[in-house]
Amino acid sequence: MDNKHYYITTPIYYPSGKLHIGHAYCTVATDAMARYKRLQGYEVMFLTGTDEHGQKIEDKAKEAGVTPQAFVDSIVAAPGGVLDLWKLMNISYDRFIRTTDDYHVASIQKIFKKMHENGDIYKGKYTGKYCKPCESFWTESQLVDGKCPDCGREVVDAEEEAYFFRASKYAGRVRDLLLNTDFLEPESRVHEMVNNFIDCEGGLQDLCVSRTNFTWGVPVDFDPGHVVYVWLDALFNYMTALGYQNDKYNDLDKFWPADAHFVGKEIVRFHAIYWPAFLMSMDLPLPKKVYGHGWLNFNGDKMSKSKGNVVDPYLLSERYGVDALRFFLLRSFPFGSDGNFTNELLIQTINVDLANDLGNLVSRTTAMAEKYFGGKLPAARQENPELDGSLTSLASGLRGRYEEQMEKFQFQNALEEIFKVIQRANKYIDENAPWALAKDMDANGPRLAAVLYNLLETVRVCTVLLTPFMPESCEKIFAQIGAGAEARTWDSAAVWGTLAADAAVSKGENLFPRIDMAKELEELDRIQEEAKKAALPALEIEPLAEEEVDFDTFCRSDFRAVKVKDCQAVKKSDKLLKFTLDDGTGTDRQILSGIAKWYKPEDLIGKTLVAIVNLPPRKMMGQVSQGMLISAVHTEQGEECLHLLMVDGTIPAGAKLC
RNA sequence: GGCGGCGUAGCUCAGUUGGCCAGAGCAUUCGGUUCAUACCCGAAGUGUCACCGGUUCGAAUCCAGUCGCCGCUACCA
Repeated sequence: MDNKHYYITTPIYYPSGKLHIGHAYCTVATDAMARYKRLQGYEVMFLTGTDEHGQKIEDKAKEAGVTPQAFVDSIVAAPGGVLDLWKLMNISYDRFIRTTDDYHVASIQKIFKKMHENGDIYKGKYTGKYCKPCESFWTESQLVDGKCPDCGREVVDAEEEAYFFRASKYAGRVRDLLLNTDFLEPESRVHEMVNNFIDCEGGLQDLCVSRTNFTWGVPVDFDPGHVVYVWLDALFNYMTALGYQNDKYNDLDKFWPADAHFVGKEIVRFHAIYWPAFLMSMDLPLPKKVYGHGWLNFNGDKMSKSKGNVVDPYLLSERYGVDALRFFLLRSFPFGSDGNFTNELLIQTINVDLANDLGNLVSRTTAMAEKYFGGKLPAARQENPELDGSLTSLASGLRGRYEEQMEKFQFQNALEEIFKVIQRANKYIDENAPWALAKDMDANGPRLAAVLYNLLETVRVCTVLLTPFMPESCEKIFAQIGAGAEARTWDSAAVWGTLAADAAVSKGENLFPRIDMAKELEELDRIQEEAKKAALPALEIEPLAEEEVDFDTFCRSDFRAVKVKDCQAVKKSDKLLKFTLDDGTGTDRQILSGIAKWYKPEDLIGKTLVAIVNLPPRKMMGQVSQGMLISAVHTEQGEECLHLLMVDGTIPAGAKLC
């Protein structure tokens, strides 16, 4: 077994702001997996890090009035930053990569050059929308109402030189990888990827891998002005961190290809399509698995900063303990699908599983060992296969059932198996009523000793397997039941009777205090309400346009008062409303407008609005729109607000505005 | 609009390739116990397994359609 190596990674997180519970979720899962593999005897490389380049960081830094490097340093390395969070959460990463690390930057430059030399990176034109005053390129989807998202001014079609990666060349091989192997899991993601990006119209598009409109990135050393764009820089971290194209490390042979990349579902596309394509281009082995985990929602809603419902892992760790939080995250949600985080579920899980079942089991078992035998069981033990068999066989087979689930990354099922055994142990106490046996120690002493030993063994086996999830608490349990090093190993978890017969048992403090649900929920609501208020930005309006428009141009725009004859939501569109309007000509005019978020169709019928009517007709969702309705827009507390311009109903349809 | 998924007890969800009277946890009610963190153990349930057809000896499980929800993607002059 010379290849007992295991390489697992989290994504490198984007430090444009504080990390939240979603990041912690993925990282805790990766940590549990890494610890599990170490327990099994693997030499593990657990990599995490931060993806520190890009325009957003550059912008944020400018806003804060610091250099981009100082900005990311403040989020990653400063007190309360990413490194602190992982320390607090007991994340056992072996290596932490920052894409601004010198060795990584140099490696990326070499990789870029090689791909350029082998013809997979070529110079082309990047077409997009350009805002002259801002000197910024935007994609269609970045525009706000068709205008520059920064300054709100008009943008023009433009193109700039950019380097492209010839992803199209590898479309077939990537398609095969996705459809015919279990490279990407869960499987539900496979069709999304293939249908949307490979088998789509035009096939897999080449990927833009350089930009010239910002500078905070890895410079393309043979073409000044270009910086490497995001994904090529970010994805190769998984290899540069092992020493690929650099001398900083030398672990490539040992750990590449990676055993598993854990990623959030939002970046599955890049890990499942472009990452393999990059590696194919460089003729490198592919990672064995990309696993796209789900997202945590909060009370059924997506977490977002503007909603102010982002859950803070610092706060929860502090209140309930790191292990309780780690346990909760992996116990409550299936790893492959979205989960709904609620404070109630958190507290309930802690109370039921940790306090009532596990904590109480440890507590009552150690208490009885102390009370009846002074903390040391006698050598004479009287087993009773009929009474003990059910518990001991269940506990003995636990490791196998656990391993099966862990190998599939089904953490919640692995934990479920453990808790079935814990519940069986609690029942075993009732069945054997040690307190009744204790009434006649002369007659029942050996039987009582056997009952308590079986309980301690059950606790020990469970604790070994819980170690990857709750390292600190398990340490405490081991100490309480007197488990030595030999009784804490992976092998020992499958061998009944490993705990020394004369182990020194001592009841310690409560491991997981019970939480008063009603009181705590109230307190959390109060705290989260405060955080929400603090996060609300003030009222914002778009800056005024600086560019002048000449009078003639303005006059060519034909604004008219129009009356709403009918208004309906467009089927299957969450944004569009379809208006049938009287514009005074006697012929109905149909206009589609993306304002469903703000208005109910029935409330608008009969209103007099303002529209520009001489725009070229445009099709949306299969329907023709002949013009645009005029609205007033602004942003309030981070939320976009829109008001249709409504005018006096006595104004006749078709009246011209000038 | 394209592609994919889901709709099972009050709540959160399991239900592999169709087959014993459809399950778990929480919550509820009742009973037991006292070693233990007012904890543990046992019992009782409630369900047209979204709706409507079809295939089958037999379907929550397969097929067609309807409704609702969600994801990815596009659109939002």
